[in-house]
Amino acid sequence: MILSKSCEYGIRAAVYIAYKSSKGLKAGITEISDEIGSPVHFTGKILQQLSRKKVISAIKGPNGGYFIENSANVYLVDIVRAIDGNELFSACVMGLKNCSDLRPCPMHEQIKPVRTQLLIEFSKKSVQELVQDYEQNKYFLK
Amino acid sequence: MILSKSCEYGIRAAVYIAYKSSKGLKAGITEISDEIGSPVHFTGKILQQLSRKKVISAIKGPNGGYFIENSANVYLVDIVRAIDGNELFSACVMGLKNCSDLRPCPMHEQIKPVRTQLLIEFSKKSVQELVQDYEQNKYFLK
DNA sequence: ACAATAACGGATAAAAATATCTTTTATAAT
DNA sequence: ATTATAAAAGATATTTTTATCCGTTATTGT
Ligand code: FES
Ligand code: FES
Repeated sequence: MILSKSCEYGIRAAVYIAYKSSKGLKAGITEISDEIGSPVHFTGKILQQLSRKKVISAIKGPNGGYFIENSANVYLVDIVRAIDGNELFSACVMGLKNCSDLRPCPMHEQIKPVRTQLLIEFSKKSVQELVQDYEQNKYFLK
Repeated sequence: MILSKSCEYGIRAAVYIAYKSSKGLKAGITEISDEIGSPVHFTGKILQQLSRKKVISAIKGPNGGYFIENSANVYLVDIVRAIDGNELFSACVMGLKNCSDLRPCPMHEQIKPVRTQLLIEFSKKSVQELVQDYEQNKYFLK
């Protein structure tokens, strides 16, 4: 698997939250996990992480919930890094401790461009752009 | 992580086994895990899987061990599929059950070319070619 | 002030992946 | 035949990931 389950949920949640935010609404944990088809409490934990890292915003209490202020400036790579860290874009595909051009594994040269492309794709589109497509029913979140 | 630990060990082991085979020698579990820096018994389990799936060959008893008959016809994708299955090349990056152009997630179009490239890179070079580079000390296995 | 709401935080549980250990089976050499 | 060797197979243990539960804290509306 390319991304951890936590990260999958995190991205899907973020898109949904930004979707709600684009309508001026906040989204609660229950609603979110319902819409993206994820376990409620586990999703809560993930949203906590994203909130702590300022990828999304949270407000407690009545009328509270999650929202994304600046979805135009939030890219999927930010979510991936907040949850899974940067290993996906840097770690050796064959598990060697120090992946580098100086100490490459047999797949190093082959995998380098893939990782770069992966980073580019996760960095390319902002959450806002994804939401626009989502609003046009181009995408599914569950 | 792109590959599971099992798969990482599996690939590294296969390269080393093929390296030994190119010298007409067989490799034992202890030697292999020593050379690639992996836990002995766990490596044994992985080699069992590869053996059952005919990616590598095994012979029991004295002077037995693992070897690879046709390393020119074994590609890394075969090892990956034998251990991790095909999900890496087919599963939705955001965890949706049915990844397809008809029911895409927000990252579907972006990720498709990456997965294709990943498949190509894992399919491109045979284990034999990798061994040739390994013999020239171009690569490390631990 | 009080009650209701909703995220936060810590503790716990279940499942999956990783790792180890032991016994069995096949093979080879003597 | 007997013994030694090495992988296969099965059982068990540990660790990590995923998931759940519960009390706390912040905020809102009455
Ligand atoms: S050393 Fe393996 S990918 Fe760089
Ligand atoms: S639906 Fe997510 S990658 Fe295809």
